[in-house]
Amino acid sequence: MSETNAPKTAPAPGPAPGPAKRGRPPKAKDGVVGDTRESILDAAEDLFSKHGFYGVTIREVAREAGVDTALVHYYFGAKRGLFDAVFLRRAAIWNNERVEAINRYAKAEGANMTLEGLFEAFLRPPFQWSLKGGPGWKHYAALVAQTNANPTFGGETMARYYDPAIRRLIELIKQILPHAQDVDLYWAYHNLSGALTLTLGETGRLDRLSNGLCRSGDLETAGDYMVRFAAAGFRAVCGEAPATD
Amino acid sequence: MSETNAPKTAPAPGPAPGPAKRGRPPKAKDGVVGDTRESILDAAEDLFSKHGFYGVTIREVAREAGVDTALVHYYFGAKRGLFDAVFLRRAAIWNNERVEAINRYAKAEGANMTLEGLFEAFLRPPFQWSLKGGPGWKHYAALVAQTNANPTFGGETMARYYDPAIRRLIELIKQILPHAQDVDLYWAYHNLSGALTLTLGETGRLDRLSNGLCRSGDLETAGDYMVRFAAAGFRAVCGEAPATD
DNA sequence: GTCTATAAGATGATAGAC
DNA sequence: GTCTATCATCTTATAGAC
Repeated sequence: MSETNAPKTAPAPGPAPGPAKRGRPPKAKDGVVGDTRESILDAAEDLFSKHGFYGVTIREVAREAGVDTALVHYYFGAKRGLFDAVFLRRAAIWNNERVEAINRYAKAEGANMTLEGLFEAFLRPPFQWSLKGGPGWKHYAALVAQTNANPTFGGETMARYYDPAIRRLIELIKQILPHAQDVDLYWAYHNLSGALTLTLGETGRLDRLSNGLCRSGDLETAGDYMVRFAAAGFRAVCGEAPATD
Repeated sequence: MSETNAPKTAPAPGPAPGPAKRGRPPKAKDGVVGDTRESILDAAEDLFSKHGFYGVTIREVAREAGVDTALVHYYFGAKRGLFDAVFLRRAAIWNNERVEAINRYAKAEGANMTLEGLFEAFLRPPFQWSLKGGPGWKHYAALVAQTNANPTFGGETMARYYDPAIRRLIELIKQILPHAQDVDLYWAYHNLSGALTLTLGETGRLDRLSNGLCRSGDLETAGDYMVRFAAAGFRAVCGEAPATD
């Protein structure tokens, strides 16, 4: 699929049309159309994804957004409120789309579902958003990746918004692998989750390790490999009786 | 292996005997024997692994180490110097052990090497250190995990110290999968690396997702699953001609 | 909604006594 | 090696004018 533009299972995601906003859109810095509020979120999203919560100051956010620091507090209260707002802004659409994609796939294929097809449906939306949703989505993907890897931060938030989609995925995997045990499925998913997280971060380490042979930003290819790798991994781990316990 | 105490391929790692220190060991806070320098590193390692570089202040490090803030600067200069010192302290032993483990395995098995055996040798040392090397090693494992997931931090350092071991691993995989192409191997490793990183972080997300069925801290089990998952994944991805390019 | 001004405190780092 | 004292700066956050 690396060379094709249209995803097979997920509808081509692009920049969201956005929910109909009420009232007049206030002017932004460069004459760019957009809420002040949104431009603050954009700036914060960018910076948080690169330096983490503590590595970003309100002043930096305000400067990058082209607004006054007081405005950041006006809209979001304390710094943590800003972070949460950034995190939540795209969480619903991100996960709704994944759930819809796998449900659509399950409905279309029924008993003919394959792990490859299911993972394709589940993984492609975030990759497509990161690739074609504009810089904000790429920053957001990196932020999710970093938050997922962090022990203290966003634990509850991640679970609240992201776990339901994962639970639905595991339900559908059970239909494909009826004899799989829950422990095996969760541990297998854990392996997939790590791969997904590292990929969305686009840290560039793979580029260096492979001497440029692979590019972290090539999410199409990353997705192709991940689908096949994970499908085989799930089969190996959930196939027969577990080795432990 | 979850129930056995002795690792199969790696020598049982425990708290390092430590290189012979010259001079008298200065007293520490609670009468505990240990360098002031080391106790600063221990405190910093703990805090950095939980809150990241910017989330930790020199004052907090000094307080947890039971020393004065000025001493932190005396030993490590700027804050970044402290972070690097923490990171480097265990990097060599960590990677040397992995390389020795896979080399030993290759020498013992020769043409009979399996992916499972090789990954077992490669993955078990860090898991064993994290489990039985004392709290410092657990903190360090989490720090490595977090650093690996971070785009801006420790990129060069990670590559400098950790890539050689990975390159050696890939060399040996090539002996098992002679027809595998480099691109495939690197992307496959990327999937394994993500799983490893997420596991070492012990974020607790899996616990919540699985309603307590799986525990993040159960690195024995995590390793068992990872070995099988990754071996199958590599075979699937490196088996025949790649689907892309 | 947006700005100025500023409070109130924390931060990294250093100089210098002992 | 270890401590006290301190600097210069940056931090989040708010009050209040417009």
